[in-house]
Amino acid sequence: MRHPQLLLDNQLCHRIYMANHNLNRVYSSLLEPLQLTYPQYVVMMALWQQDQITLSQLSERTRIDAGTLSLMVRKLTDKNLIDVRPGKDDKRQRVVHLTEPGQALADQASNLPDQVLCAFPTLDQDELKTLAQLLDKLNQA
Amino acid sequence: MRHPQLLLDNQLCHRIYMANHNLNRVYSSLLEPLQLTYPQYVVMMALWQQDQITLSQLSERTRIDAGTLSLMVRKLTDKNLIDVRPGKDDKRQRVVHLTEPGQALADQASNLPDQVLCAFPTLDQDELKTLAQLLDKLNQA
DNA sequence: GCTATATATTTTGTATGCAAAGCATTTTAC
DNA sequence: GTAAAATGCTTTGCATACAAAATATATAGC
Repeated sequence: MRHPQLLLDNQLCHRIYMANHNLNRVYSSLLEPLQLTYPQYVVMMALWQQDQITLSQLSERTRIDAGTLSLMVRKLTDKNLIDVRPGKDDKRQRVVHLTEPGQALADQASNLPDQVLCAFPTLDQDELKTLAQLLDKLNQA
Repeated sequence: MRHPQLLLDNQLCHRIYMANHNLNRVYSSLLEPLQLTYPQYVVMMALWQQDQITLSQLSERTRIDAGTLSLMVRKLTDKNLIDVRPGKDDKRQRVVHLTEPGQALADQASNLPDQVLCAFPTLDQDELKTLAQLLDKLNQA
C-alpha cells in the first residue's frame, strides 16, 4: 500500500463514525417503547432541559440544522408531544412548547441514559469521563 | 428539572454526535476538490486498502449497510472510479474493482488525514491516541 | 436430484442531514 | 420614512442510513 496513512483503521473519523453508529443502534432499540427516533429524542431532551424556546435556539442546542428541524417539529407536533406558536415580539420566530404528554414522556425516558451505558460495559467510569473530556476538547475546535 | 440525567450536555451520545458532525464538515470542505462525499471517501479508502472485494466485504469494513452501499457503488461507478463485476465462484456476489482513475485518486487524497488533524489543534498526539483507544474500546462492545 | 433453507444483493419506504432557494418580517442606513 | 440588508423559518433537491420485502443463486438435507 502506497499510502499507509489512508488505512481505514488509522482514521479517527471512522472510529467516531462507528461509535455514532453503534450508539444509534443501542438507542433505537431502547427508544422503541417511546415511539421516538434518536434525533427526535434529542429534540425532546433539549425541550425537557428548557421549554418554550425558538426553533433557532433549539437548532443551536441540538446542532440539528434548521431544515431538518422544521420537518421533525412537524412530526413531533403530529405525535402531540409539542406545540408550536408564533413569537410574540418577533412574528418570524416560532416558539416550541411541550404539551402535557410531551412533559410526561420525560418520566418514561429518565432511566434511558443509564441503560445505554450498561450496553457498553467495556468502559468504566473513569474512562467514560476521559472520553467525554477529550470529545469536548475536539468539539470546541 | 426533574431528571438531571437527561440533560443534553450530560450525554456521551450527543458528544459523539457532535464530533461526527464536526468531522464531517471539515471533511466536506477538504473533499470538495476530489468531488467525493465523506461516505464515498470511506468506500474509496477501503478499496485503496484492499481492492477487488465483494460488496458484503466492503460493507463489513466500512460499516455502511448493504442497501446504502448498493446506491453508493452505482454513483462511484458513474464517476468511473470503480467497476463492478459478478463473482467467478459465486454468481450472487459482485466484486468491486478500482479503475485507473480510482487508483490515481489515492495520490490526491494522501495528504488529507494530516490536514484533518490540523483542523483540531486543541488535541495533541497523546490525547489523540487516548481518544482512539477509548473509542476502540467503546466500539468493541 | 429435489426441496427447503440460507446467502448476496437490490429495491422500497421512511427518516435524517445539509446546502441553497424562497418567503415573510425586522433591522439598518441613509 | 423608505430602500437595502439581515434574520427566522420553510421548502426543495440530493445524499446518506436502515429495516424489510423482493430476487437470484447456492447449499443442505433427504
